Amino acid sequence: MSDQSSLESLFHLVHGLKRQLHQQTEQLNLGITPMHIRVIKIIHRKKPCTAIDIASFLGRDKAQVTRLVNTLIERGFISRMPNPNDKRSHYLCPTDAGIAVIKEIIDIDAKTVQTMTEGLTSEELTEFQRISSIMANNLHPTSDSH
Amino acid sequence: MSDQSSLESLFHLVHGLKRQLHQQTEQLNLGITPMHIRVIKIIHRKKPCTAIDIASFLGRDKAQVTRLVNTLIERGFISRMPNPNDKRSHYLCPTDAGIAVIKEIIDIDAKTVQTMTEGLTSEELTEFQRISSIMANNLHPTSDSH
DNA sequence: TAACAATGGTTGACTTTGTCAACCATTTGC
DNA sequence: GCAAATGGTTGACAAAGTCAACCATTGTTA
Repeated sequence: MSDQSSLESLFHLVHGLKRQLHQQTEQLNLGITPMHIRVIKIIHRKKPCTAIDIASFLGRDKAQVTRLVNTLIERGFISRMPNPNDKRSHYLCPTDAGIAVIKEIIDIDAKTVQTMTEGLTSEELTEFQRISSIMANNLHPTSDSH
Repeated sequence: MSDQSSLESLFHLVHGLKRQLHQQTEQLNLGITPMHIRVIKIIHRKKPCTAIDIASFLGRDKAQVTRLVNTLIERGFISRMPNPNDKRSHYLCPTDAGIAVIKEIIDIDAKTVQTMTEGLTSEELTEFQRISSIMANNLHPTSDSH
């Protein structure tokens, strides 16, 4: 009685995953949404990081990114630094509070992956990663063509 | 320069997939959104189908389902039939117009899967499906526990 | 069988996510 | 030096999702 369509089953997986992460991160009582969390993680991983970097990584409108970044600044999790190469742009960096949050998020992520991948071998996992990155690339070629 | 986190790469895949489907279905000019399309597909596959069936399949609020169903009825793609077993409930059925739409959607889905899975063997695909259904189940156990 | 809990569904109010268009400031390319 | 492109902001809005209150019917059980 479960799935049927291969597309739907992928949607289900990701929906469940987002649910799980949301439930966990909500308990940190940070007053931010799942998208904010994704943005902090991106800022943490990519240094230096500008708003455009975030927008292009997420594949989303820069308007949305502006607003997500603004509330993260209001909440004191990140701050803006002048971008020495471009006066229109800023570098976004986690504050100390932000770094503390990131640690907790990484922990939650790890535990969620643990739960999700229970019973799977590391060979299966790398195979899964490999196939899904091929799929992602088929859908949204990442400039490695001509 | 692409991913980093295994979670993010899954999000990317599904985001790209949704994008692709949305782009294609938009060109049918049906005046409905991606979620409406998913609902029609569910109604098509599960007969008989009630609002609750849809809500539980999608894992979403019944309020949302009520509204999605309403606009599908307004647009003339589905209709309500009395549920002989329960006077509170209705069976939802595609109309002739709905059936025509479903055919086009199935076509788009197939082409999208084709694109997405290009260069992958059918063994890889079944393996991918197998692993992702294990993961989905780990996150959201489907009543097969105790 | 009357009372009560549970279920299917609807509505209102609201948050979150996402897009589009217009706009400003700066940078880049000719 | 000028036009086009780029980084970013703002306003307005559509789409997606949730919560709580509610109604009608169904199921349970004292």
